[in-house]
Amino acid sequence: MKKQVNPKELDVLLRAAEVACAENGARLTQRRRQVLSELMQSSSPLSAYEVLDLCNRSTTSTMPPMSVYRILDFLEQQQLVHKLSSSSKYVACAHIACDHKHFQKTHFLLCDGCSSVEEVDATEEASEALEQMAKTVGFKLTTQQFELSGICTACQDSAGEGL
Amino acid sequence: MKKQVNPKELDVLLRAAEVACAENGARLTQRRRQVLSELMQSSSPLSAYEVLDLCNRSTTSTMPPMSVYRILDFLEQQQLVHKLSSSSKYVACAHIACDHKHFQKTHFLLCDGCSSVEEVDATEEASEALEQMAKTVGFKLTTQQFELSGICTACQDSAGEGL
DNA sequence: GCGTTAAAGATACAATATATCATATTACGA
DNA sequence: TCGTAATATGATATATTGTATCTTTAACGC
Repeated sequence: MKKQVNPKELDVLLRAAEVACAENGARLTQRRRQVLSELMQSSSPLSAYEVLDLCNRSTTSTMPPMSVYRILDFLEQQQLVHKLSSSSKYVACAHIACDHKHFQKTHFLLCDGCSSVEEVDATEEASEALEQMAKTVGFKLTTQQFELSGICTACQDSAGEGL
Repeated sequence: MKKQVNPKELDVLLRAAEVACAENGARLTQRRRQVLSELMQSSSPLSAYEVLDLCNRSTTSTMPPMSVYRILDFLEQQQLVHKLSSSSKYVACAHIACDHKHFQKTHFLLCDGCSSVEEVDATEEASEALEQMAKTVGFKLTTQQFELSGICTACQDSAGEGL
Protein backbone atom coordinates (compact mmCIF):
# COMPACT_ATOMS: atom_id res chain seq x y z
CA MET A 1 0.00 0.00 0.00
CA LYS A 2 0.98 3.60 -0.54
CA LYS A 3 2.21 5.45 2.48
CA GLN A 4 1.10 9.02 3.01
CA VAL A 5 4.25 10.90 2.13
CA ASN A 6 3.68 14.42 0.97
CA PRO A 7 5.49 15.37 -2.24
CA LYS A 8 7.56 17.98 -0.47
CA GLU A 9 8.83 15.54 2.09
CA LEU A 10 9.53 12.99 -0.61
CA ASP A 11 11.55 15.57 -2.45
CA VAL A 12 13.58 16.34 0.64
CA LEU A 13 14.33 12.66 1.07
CA LEU A 14 15.34 12.22 -2.54
CA ARG A 15 17.60 15.24 -2.41
CA ALA A 16 19.23 13.91 0.72
CA ALA A 17 19.76 10.60 -1.06
CA GLU A 18 21.33 12.44 -3.96
CA VAL A 19 23.74 14.16 -1.63
CA ALA A 20 24.58 10.91 0.10
CA CYS A 21 25.43 9.33 -3.24
CA ALA A 22 27.52 12.29 -4.30
CA GLU A 23 29.51 12.01 -1.10
CA ASN A 24 30.43 8.48 -2.13
CA GLY A 25 31.29 9.53 -5.66
CA ALA A 26 28.15 7.83 -6.95
CA ARG A 27 25.21 9.16 -8.88
CA LEU A 28 21.50 8.95 -8.14
CA THR A 29 20.34 8.55 -11.73
CA GLN A 30 16.75 8.85 -12.90
CA ARG A 31 16.16 5.13 -12.69
CA ARG A 32 17.71 4.82 -9.26
CA ARG A 33 15.71 7.79 -8.11
CA GLN A 34 12.55 6.20 -9.45
CA VAL A 35 13.19 2.91 -7.66
CA LEU A 36 14.06 4.64 -4.41
CA SER A 37 11.03 6.87 -4.69
CA GLU A 38 8.68 3.90 -5.02
CA LEU A 39 10.17 2.31 -1.94
CA MET A 40 9.90 5.54 0.01
CA GLN A 41 6.22 5.76 -0.80
CA SER A 42 5.42 2.23 0.23
CA SER A 43 4.10 1.48 3.69
CA SER A 44 5.51 -2.01 3.54
CA PRO A 45 8.51 -3.80 2.08
CA LEU A 46 8.36 -4.53 -1.63
CA SER A 47 9.73 -7.41 -3.65
CA ALA A 48 11.96 -6.59 -6.59
CA TYR A 49 9.16 -7.45 -8.97
CA GLU A 50 6.69 -5.28 -7.10
CA VAL A 51 9.10 -2.39 -7.46
CA LEU A 52 9.45 -3.26 -11.12
CA ASP A 53 5.69 -3.17 -11.67
CA LEU A 54 5.31 0.14 -9.90
CA CYS A 55 8.10 1.67 -11.96
CA ASN A 56 6.74 0.33 -15.21
CA ARG A 57 3.28 1.58 -14.38
CA SER A 58 4.45 5.07 -13.54
CA THR A 59 6.28 5.67 -16.82
CA THR A 60 5.82 4.73 -20.44
CA SER A 61 9.17 3.02 -20.76
CA THR A 62 9.62 -0.48 -19.43
CA MET A 63 12.53 -1.65 -17.38
CA PRO A 64 13.73 -5.28 -17.33
CA PRO A 65 13.97 -7.18 -14.01
CA MET A 66 17.74 -7.18 -14.23
CA SER A 67 17.83 -3.41 -13.93
CA VAL A 68 15.75 -3.41 -10.79
CA TYR A 69 18.02 -5.93 -9.14
CA ARG A 70 21.08 -3.96 -10.13
CA ILE A 71 19.59 -0.74 -8.85
CA LEU A 72 18.44 -2.31 -5.60
CA ASP A 73 21.97 -3.63 -5.06
CA PHE A 74 23.35 -0.19 -5.69
CA LEU A 75 20.91 1.46 -3.30
CA GLU A 76 21.73 -1.14 -0.69
CA GLN A 77 25.43 -0.37 -1.01
CA GLN A 78 24.64 3.29 -0.51
CA GLN A 79 22.61 2.29 2.56
CA LEU A 80 19.60 4.02 1.12
CA VAL A 81 17.71 0.76 1.03
CA HIS A 82 17.82 -2.36 3.17
CA LYS A 83 17.06 -5.87 2.04
CA LEU A 84 15.05 -8.03 4.38
CA SER A 85 16.46 -11.46 3.85
CA SER A 86 13.66 -13.23 5.63
CA SER A 87 11.18 -12.14 2.98
CA SER A 88 13.43 -11.12 0.07
CA LYS A 89 11.89 -7.68 0.15
CA TYR A 90 13.27 -4.20 0.25
CA VAL A 91 12.59 -1.12 2.37
CA ALA A 92 13.84 2.44 2.09
CA CYS A 93 16.20 3.31 4.91
CA ALA A 94 14.45 5.22 7.69
CA HIS A 95 17.45 7.51 8.18
CA ILE A 96 18.03 9.10 4.82
CA ALA A 97 17.28 12.67 5.74
CA CYS A 98 18.80 12.68 9.20
CA ASP A 99 22.46 12.42 10.04
CA HIS A 100 22.11 8.92 11.42
CA LYS A 101 24.96 6.58 10.65
CA HIS A 102 24.71 2.81 10.62
CA PHE A 103 27.23 2.30 13.37
CA GLN A 104 25.19 0.06 15.58
CA LYS A 105 23.48 -3.11 14.57
CA THR A 106 20.10 -2.53 13.07
CA HIS A 107 16.94 -4.36 13.97
CA PHE A 108 13.93 -4.50 11.71
CA LEU A 109 10.65 -5.09 13.45
CA LEU A 110 8.16 -6.54 11.00
CA CYS A 111 4.48 -6.33 11.85
CA ASP A 112 2.61 -9.58 11.26
CA GLY A 113 -0.60 -7.60 10.99
CA CYS A 114 -0.02 -4.74 8.59
CA SER A 115 3.44 -5.62 7.23
CA SER A 116 4.84 -2.29 8.34
CA VAL A 117 8.47 -2.11 9.36
CA GLU A 118 10.25 -0.24 12.12
CA GLU A 119 13.98 0.23 11.80
CA VAL A 120 15.66 0.60 15.17
CA ASP A 121 19.23 0.63 16.41
CA ALA A 122 20.22 -2.21 18.67
CA THR A 123 20.29 -1.28 22.32
CA GLU A 124 23.51 -1.84 24.19
CA GLU A 125 21.75 -4.53 26.22
CA ALA A 126 20.49 -6.43 23.22
CA SER A 127 23.85 -6.38 21.46
CA GLU A 128 25.58 -7.48 24.60
CA ALA A 129 23.11 -10.26 25.35
CA LEU A 130 23.25 -11.65 21.83
CA GLU A 131 27.03 -11.59 21.78
CA GLN A 132 27.17 -13.34 25.13
CA MET A 133 24.79 -15.97 23.92
CA ALA A 134 26.84 -16.59 20.79
CA LYS A 135 29.97 -16.78 22.89
CA THR A 136 28.63 -19.72 24.86
CA VAL A 137 29.00 -21.84 21.73
CA GLY A 138 32.18 -20.12 20.59
CA PHE A 139 30.62 -17.94 17.91
CA LYS A 140 31.80 -14.46 17.13
CA LEU A 141 28.85 -12.53 15.70
CA THR A 142 29.15 -10.68 12.42
CA THR A 143 25.50 -9.95 11.64
CA GLN A 144 24.74 -6.30 11.35
CA GLN A 145 21.09 -6.77 10.67
CA PHE A 146 18.37 -8.59 12.58
CA GLU A 147 14.81 -9.23 11.55
CA LEU A 148 12.15 -9.79 14.16
CA SER A 149 8.43 -10.27 13.75
CA GLY A 150 5.79 -8.92 16.04
CA ILE A 151 2.66 -6.84 16.26
CA CYS A 152 2.88 -3.07 15.98
CA THR A 153 1.04 -0.66 18.25
CA ALA A 154 -1.65 0.13 15.71
CA CYS A 155 -2.43 -3.54 15.11
CA GLN A 156 -2.47 -4.31 18.83
CA ASP A 157 -5.00 -1.53 19.28
CA SER A 158 -7.21 -2.50 16.38
CA ALA A 159 -7.19 -6.12 17.54
CA GLY A 160 -8.85 -4.94 20.74
CA GLU A 161 -11.50 -2.94 18.86
CA GLY A 162 -13.49 -5.99 17.89
CA LEU A 163 -14.34 -6.81 21.50
CA MET B 1 29.02 -31.62 2.70
CA LYS B 2 28.36 -34.87 4.52
CA LYS B 3 28.62 -34.77 8.24
CA GLN B 4 30.21 -37.69 10.03
CA VAL B 5 27.21 -39.41 11.54
CA ASN B 6 27.65 -43.05 12.23
CA PRO B 7 24.86 -45.28 10.97
CA LYS B 8 23.94 -46.38 14.45
CA GLU B 9 23.53 -42.84 15.67
CA LEU B 10 21.54 -41.95 12.57
CA ASP B 11 19.26 -44.85 13.26
CA VAL B 12 18.70 -43.72 16.83
CA LEU B 13 17.79 -40.27 15.58
CA LEU B 14 15.39 -41.60 13.00
CA ARG B 15 13.73 -43.86 15.52
CA ALA B 16 13.32 -40.94 17.88
CA ALA B 17 11.77 -38.95 15.04
CA GLU B 18 9.40 -41.80 14.36
CA VAL B 19 8.30 -41.83 17.97
CA ALA B 20 7.87 -38.06 17.97
CA CYS B 21 5.59 -38.32 14.94
CA ALA B 22 3.60 -41.13 16.46
CA GLU B 23 3.01 -39.03 19.57
CA ASN B 24 1.37 -36.43 17.34
CA GLY B 25 -0.67 -39.01 15.52
CA ALA B 26 1.48 -38.60 12.41
CA ARG B 27 3.54 -41.05 10.44
CA LEU B 28 7.18 -40.94 9.43
CA THR B 29 6.81 -42.54 6.04
CA GLN B 30 9.65 -43.81 3.87
CA ARG B 31 9.87 -40.58 1.91
CA ARG B 32 9.77 -38.40 4.99
CA ARG B 33 12.37 -40.60 6.60
CA GLN B 34 14.55 -40.27 3.53
CA VAL B 35 14.32 -36.48 3.48
CA LEU B 36 14.99 -36.22 7.20
CA SER B 37 17.89 -38.61 6.92
CA GLU B 38 19.58 -36.51 4.24
CA LEU B 39 19.25 -33.42 6.39
CA MET B 40 20.63 -35.22 9.41
CA GLN B 41 23.68 -36.24 7.45
CA SER B 42 24.43 -32.79 6.13
CA SER B 43 26.92 -30.56 7.90
CA SER B 44 25.19 -27.46 6.57
CA PRO B 45 21.67 -26.33 5.72
CA LEU B 46 20.28 -27.62 2.44
CA SER B 47 17.90 -26.02 -0.02
CA ALA B 48 14.79 -27.94 -0.99
CA TYR B 49 16.31 -28.74 -4.36
CA GLU B 50 19.55 -29.92 -2.79
CA VAL B 51 17.54 -32.31 -0.66
CA LEU B 52 15.68 -33.39 -3.76
CA ASP B 53 18.90 -34.15 -5.63
CA LEU B 54 20.32 -36.13 -2.74
CA CYS B 55 17.14 -38.17 -2.45
CA ASN B 56 16.94 -38.83 -6.15
CA ARG B 57 20.57 -39.86 -6.24
CA SER B 58 20.23 -42.29 -3.37
CA THR B 59 17.34 -44.25 -4.85
CA THR B 60 16.22 -45.36 -8.28
CA SER B 61 12.86 -43.67 -8.09
CA THR B 62 12.58 -39.95 -8.66
CA MET B 63 10.58 -37.59 -6.53
CA PRO B 64 9.08 -34.33 -7.84
CA PRO B 65 9.97 -31.00 -6.19
CA MET B 66 6.45 -30.67 -4.87
CA SER B 67 6.91 -33.73 -2.70
CA VAL B 68 10.04 -32.37 -1.11
CA TYR B 69 8.33 -29.12 -0.22
CA ARG B 70 5.38 -30.97 1.21
CA ILE B 71 7.59 -33.24 3.23
CA LEU B 72 9.76 -30.38 4.48
CA ASP B 73 6.60 -28.58 5.61
CA PHE B 74 5.49 -31.67 7.41
CA LEU B 75 8.83 -32.16 9.13
CA GLU B 76 8.81 -28.51 10.15
CA GLN B 77 5.40 -28.90 11.73
CA GLN B 78 6.72 -31.86 13.66
CA GLN B 79 9.66 -29.69 14.70
CA LEU B 80 12.04 -32.25 13.31
CA VAL B 81 13.36 -29.72 10.83
CA HIS B 82 13.78 -25.97 10.94
CA LYS B 83 13.62 -23.62 7.99
CA LEU B 84 16.15 -20.82 7.90
CA SER B 85 14.25 -18.00 6.30
CA SER B 86 17.33 -15.90 5.68
CA SER B 87 18.66 -18.46 3.23
CA SER B 88 15.59 -20.55 2.40
CA LYS B 89 17.39 -23.62 3.59
CA TYR B 90 16.57 -26.39 5.98
CA VAL B 91 18.36 -28.04 8.91
CA ALA B 92 17.51 -31.07 10.99
CA CYS B 93 16.58 -30.10 14.52
CA ALA B 94 19.45 -30.54 16.94
CA HIS B 95 17.19 -31.91 19.65
CA ILE B 96 15.49 -34.89 18.12
CA ALA B 97 16.95 -37.56 20.34
CA CYS B 98 16.95 -35.64 23.59
CA ASP B 99 13.88 -34.59 25.53
CA HIS B 100 14.36 -30.94 24.69
CA LYS B 101 11.20 -29.01 24.01
CA HIS B 102 10.99 -25.83 21.98
CA PHE B 103 9.72 -23.71 24.82
CA GLN B 104 12.17 -20.89 24.55
CA LYS B 105 12.96 -18.90 21.49
CA THR B 106 15.54 -20.54 19.32
CA HIS B 107 18.59 -18.86 17.86
CA PHE B 108 20.43 -20.25 14.87
CA LEU B 109 24.05 -19.22 14.60
CA LEU B 110 25.19 -19.53 11.02
CA CYS B 111 28.90 -19.68 10.34
CA ASP B 112 30.01 -17.43 7.48
CA GLY B 113 33.05 -19.61 7.02
CA CYS B 114 31.92 -23.23 6.87
CA SER B 115 28.12 -22.76 6.76
CA SER B 116 27.66 -24.89 9.85
CA VAL B 117 24.76 -24.11 12.15
CA GLU B 118 24.42 -24.10 15.92
CA GLU B 119 20.95 -24.24 17.38
CA VAL B 120 20.77 -22.64 20.80
CA ASP B 121 18.01 -21.62 23.16
CA ALA B 122 17.64 -17.93 23.82
CA THR B 123 19.12 -16.84 27.12
CA GLU B 124 16.86 -15.03 29.51
CA GLU B 125 18.95 -11.90 29.00
CA ALA B 126 18.70 -11.97 25.22
CA SER B 127 14.95 -12.53 25.20
CA GLU B 128 14.49 -9.81 27.73
CA ALA B 129 16.71 -7.33 25.91
CA LEU B 130 15.04 -7.93 22.55
CA GLU B 131 11.59 -7.59 24.01
CA GLN B 132 12.56 -4.37 25.74
CA MET B 133 13.97 -3.00 22.53
CA ALA B 134 10.81 -3.85 20.62
CA LYS B 135 8.75 -2.27 23.34
CA THR B 136 10.41 1.11 22.84
CA VAL B 137 8.60 1.34 19.50
CA GLY B 138 5.46 -0.34 20.75
CA PHE B 139 6.08 -3.75 19.21
CA LYS B 140 5.08 -6.98 20.86
CA LEU B 141 7.43 -9.68 19.61
CA THR B 142 6.09 -12.90 18.18
CA THR B 143 9.20 -14.35 16.53
CA GLN B 144 10.18 -17.69 17.92
CA GLN B 145 13.22 -18.03 15.71
CA PHE B 146 16.24 -15.82 15.21
CA GLU B 147 19.03 -16.20 12.69
CA LEU B 148 22.43 -14.68 13.36
CA SER B 149 25.61 -14.91 11.33
CA GLY B 150 29.07 -15.20 12.74
CA ILE B 151 32.24 -17.22 12.74
CA CYS B 152 32.35 -20.54 14.53
CA THR B 153 35.19 -21.63 16.80
CA ALA B 154 36.75 -23.91 14.20
CA CYS B 155 36.81 -21.18 11.55
CA GLN B 156 38.22 -18.62 14.00
CA ASP B 157 41.02 -21.04 14.79
CA SER B 158 41.79 -21.93 11.20
CA ALA B 159 41.83 -18.24 10.24
CA GLY B 160 44.73 -17.81 12.66
CA GLU B 161 46.66 -20.74 11.20
CA GLY B 162 47.73 -18.87 8.12
CA LEU B 163 49.81 -16.37 10.12
C1' DG C 1 -12.83 -56.37 1.43
C1' DC C 2 -14.50 -51.48 1.12
C1' DG C 3 -14.84 -46.81 1.72
C1' DT C 4 -12.44 -42.87 3.79
C1' DT C 5 -8.48 -40.30 4.55
C1' DA C 6 -3.66 -39.27 4.18
C1' DA C 7 0.38 -39.33 1.29
C1' DA C 8 2.84 -39.19 -2.91
C1' DG C 9 3.23 -38.57 -8.00
C1' DA C 10 2.71 -35.77 -12.19
C1' DT C 11 2.26 -31.66 -14.56
C1' DA C 12 2.14 -26.98 -15.08
C1' DC C 13 3.39 -22.68 -13.85
C1' DA C 14 4.46 -18.47 -10.77
C1' DA C 15 7.93 -15.83 -8.42
C1' DT C 16 12.58 -14.74 -7.51
C1' DA C 17 17.26 -14.09 -9.16
C1' DT C 18 21.45 -14.15 -12.14
C1' DA C 19 24.57 -14.46 -16.36
C1' DT C 20 25.90 -12.27 -20.37
C1' DC C 21 26.16 -9.49 -24.27
C1' DA C 22 24.69 -5.18 -26.47
C1' DT C 23 23.71 -0.29 -26.27
C1' DA C 24 23.47 4.20 -24.30
C1' DT C 25 25.01 7.80 -21.30
C1' DT C 26 28.37 10.33 -18.65
C1' DA C 27 32.79 12.14 -17.29
C1' DC C 28 36.82 13.98 -18.59
C1' DG C 29 41.26 14.76 -20.60
C1' DA C 30 43.56 15.76 -25.15
C1' DT D 1 34.48 19.56 -28.68
C1' DC D 2 35.76 15.29 -29.72
C1' DG D 3 37.21 10.71 -28.50
C1' DT D 4 37.59 7.42 -25.18
C1' DA D 5 37.05 5.02 -20.86
C1' DA D 6 34.00 4.10 -17.31
C1' DT D 7 29.45 3.71 -15.75
C1' DA D 8 24.70 2.66 -16.32
C1' DT D 9 20.96 0.58 -18.63
C1' DG D 10 18.58 -2.54 -21.99
C1' DA D 11 17.59 -7.03 -23.87
C1' DT D 12 17.54 -11.81 -23.73
C1' DA D 13 18.01 -16.12 -21.83
C1' DT D 14 17.98 -19.04 -18.15
C1' DA D 15 18.62 -20.71 -13.32
C1' DT D 16 16.49 -21.23 -8.84
C1' DT D 17 12.83 -21.36 -5.60
C1' DG D 18 8.12 -22.23 -4.59
C1' DT D 19 2.84 -23.34 -5.47
C1' DA D 20 -1.57 -24.89 -7.50
C1' DT D 21 -4.04 -28.61 -8.86
C1' DC D 22 -5.37 -32.94 -10.34
C1' DT D 23 -4.46 -37.94 -10.29
C1' DT D 24 -2.91 -42.13 -8.24
C1' DT D 25 -1.42 -44.87 -4.48
C1' DA D 26 -1.13 -46.47 0.18
C1' DA D 27 -2.82 -46.89 5.01
C1' DC D 28 -6.49 -47.33 8.42
C1' DG D 29 -10.90 -48.20 10.52
C1' DC D 30 -14.74 -50.76 10.14
